[in-house]
Amino acid sequence: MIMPMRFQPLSGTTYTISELAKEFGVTTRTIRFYEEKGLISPQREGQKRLYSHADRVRIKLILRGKRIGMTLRECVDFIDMYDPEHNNAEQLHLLINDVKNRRKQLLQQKKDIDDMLAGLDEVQGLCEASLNTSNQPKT
Amino acid sequence: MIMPMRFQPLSGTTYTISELAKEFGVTTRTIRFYEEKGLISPQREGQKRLYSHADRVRIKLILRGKRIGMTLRECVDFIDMYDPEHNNAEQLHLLINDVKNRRKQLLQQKKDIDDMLAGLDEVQGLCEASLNTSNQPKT
DNA sequence: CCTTCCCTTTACGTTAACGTAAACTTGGAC
DNA sequence: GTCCAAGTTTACGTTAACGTAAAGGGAAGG
Repeated sequence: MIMPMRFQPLSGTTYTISELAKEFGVTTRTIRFYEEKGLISPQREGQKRLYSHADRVRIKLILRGKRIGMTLRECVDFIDMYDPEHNNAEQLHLLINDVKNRRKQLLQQKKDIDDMLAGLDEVQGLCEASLNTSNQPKT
Repeated sequence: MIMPMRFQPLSGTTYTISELAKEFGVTTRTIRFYEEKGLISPQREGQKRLYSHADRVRIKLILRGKRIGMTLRECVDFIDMYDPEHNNAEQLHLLINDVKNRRKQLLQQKKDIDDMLAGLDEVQGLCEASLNTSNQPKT
C-alpha cells in the first residue's frame, strides 16, 4: 500500500480542485461552476487548475454567504467590497451606502434568527416537560 | 372620491389576498403559490380566498424563514415543530433532535452574520479614513 | 347595460445553482 | 505497455420559486 505521492508542482501553497471540494464539502462541479460564473480564476498547470490561498479564501467567503441565503451574485458583490476599486469620493460614498444597506439587512436576519432560536427553546421546553410528565417516576 | 366600501363578510378578522400581499410586499401569485404547495389553506367565501389571523401568521413565518435562506420545505418543517403532532415519546425525541440540529445551524448562521458585520465595519472605516485624508481640511 | 376592480384558474416561461452523463487526456503504478 | 485515478470540456437535465399571460366570474358604481 503505497501512498500515491502527488507531484508537488511549485510549493505547498496550491490546492487541487478535489482537495478544496473535499475540504468544503462540495463537488468539483460546484467549484468549476463558480469559475464559470467568474467568481474565481485559478491558475493552470497545463490543463489542470491550481488554486491559491486567495482562491481558497474566496470560495470560503462564497460558501459563507450562501449559508445565510445570499445568491452567488450577492456573494461576489459582498466580496468585492473589500477590493479597492473605489478611487474617487463618489465611489466611496456609494460603497458606504451599500455597506449600510447590507448591514441593515444582516441585522434583520440576525433578529430573525434570534426569534427562531427563542421559538426553538420554547418547543424544546414543552417537549421535555411532556416527556417528564408522561414518564413520571413513582414516589 | 368615495371610498370603495368593502363588504365586510363576517367580521374584521379576515384578510383578502391583496391585503396580505400588500402588507408583506409580495405578489398575490406568491401567496397562491404557497397555498398550492400546501403551506396555507385559507377559507373560501364562494370562490374568493379569506385569510384568518392564523394564515397571516403562517405567511409571516414563511417569509421570515426565507429571509435567512430557508427553502419553503424547511419553513414548513420549522413551523410544524410548533404543532403538537407528537404523541409518543419517540416522536418527542425525534423532535428534540430536530430542534437541536436546527439550533446548531442557526447559531452557525448567526456567527456568519457577525463575521460579515465585522467585515463591513472594517470596510466602512477604511472608506471614511480615505475620505478624510483626501478631503484634508487646511489648518 | 357597460365599465371597473378584484378575484379566479390554467398553463407555459424563467432564473439560479448546480447534477449528471459522455467522451477525452494525462501522469504515475504495476 | 497497460491500467487507473483524477483531471478536462461540452452539453443536456433538474428543482425551486415564482413571473407572466390568457381567459373569465362577480359585484359595485354610474
